[in-house]
Amino acid sequence: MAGGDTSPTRAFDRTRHDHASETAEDYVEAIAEIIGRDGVCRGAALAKLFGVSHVTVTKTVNRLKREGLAVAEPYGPIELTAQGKRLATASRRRHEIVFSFLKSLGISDAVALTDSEGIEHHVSAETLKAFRRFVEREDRGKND
Amino acid sequence: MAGGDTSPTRAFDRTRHDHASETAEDYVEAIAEIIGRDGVCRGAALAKLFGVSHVTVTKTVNRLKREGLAVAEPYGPIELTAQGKRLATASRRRHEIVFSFLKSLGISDAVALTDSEGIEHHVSAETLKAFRRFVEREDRGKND
DNA sequence: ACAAAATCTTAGCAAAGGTTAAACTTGTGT
DNA sequence: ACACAAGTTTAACCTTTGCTAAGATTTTGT
Ligand SMILES: [Mn+2]
Ligand SMILES: [Mn+2]
Ligand SMILES: [Mn+2]
Ligand SMILES: [Mn+2]
Repeated sequence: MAGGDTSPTRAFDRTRHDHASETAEDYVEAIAEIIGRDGVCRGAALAKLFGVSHVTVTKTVNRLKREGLAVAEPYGPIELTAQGKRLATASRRRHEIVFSFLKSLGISDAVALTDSEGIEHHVSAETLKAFRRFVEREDRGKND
Repeated sequence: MAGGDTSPTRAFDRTRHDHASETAEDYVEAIAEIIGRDGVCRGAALAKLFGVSHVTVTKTVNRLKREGLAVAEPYGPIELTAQGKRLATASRRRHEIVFSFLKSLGISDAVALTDSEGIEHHVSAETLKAFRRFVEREDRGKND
């Protein structure tokens, strides 16, 4: 086996795994958000949001289609499959918890926005639960 | 410009930037650690630690050399430049703070090890400071 | 000394995620 | 109708990070 259960090797493996899912998570989250806001999601809106070229978006969306997360007809708007919607919802929830957690710690809005965008993908279920409970406790404490 | 100061676009940009530095940070941290433990650092030790092939290590170390972080003669052990040592020290400190922070939150050793390996690269100076202060306060609280 | 083991390099391949340039489709306005 | 603008696709290329297979070097053991 490649290292024991709690070995550093396993940690690097998990981080690589997280990065492999990261783009898909950010894209489905963004697609759901744009559809909610604008009614439809065009590739150009994703390119603007992520700050990449529209060609990069086309290729990444093709990968999402291949993986069964998105559907789109040629030159048509991008939609999510049931699986894509589930991933989008889970990703958005996790992202919101990480953001709220950083805010509860006293981090500024701008930095919490930035840091949570990267951190969200590396937070395990155990850590997410701890974050959520911390936010809840802080919120309760602020009730006068 | 590509989005205002606190726009989501800027957050995605920062995350991509973090990922570009990530491998270098993990490698110099590992090289310093292995030298401290074994006296010298061979590529094979890095391959074992990261759980990748020795060929991947050779190529990544070549990039570190190109970037002025590491030096090594052909078939020789890997060493760090002054710049590499500085990056290693800064990375280790940041990593330790993130790990301790997760531990202070009540996360188990195994999960704190895993999650901190990915999270460390996305923690800004402001967030790192908040993490450090949280750990210090918790430590003080535990003194009976 | 020298065979075996360990380590390292090189060559060649793939996937992900970036780019620009050029062509194609679609919708809008007059 | 039809030109123009917006949006999309395709082609061709790059870097990083991974792999296997094959060969080169260095260290170790007898
Ligand atoms: Mn993200
Ligand atoms: Mn990451
Ligand atoms: Mn590290
Ligand atoms: Mn790391």
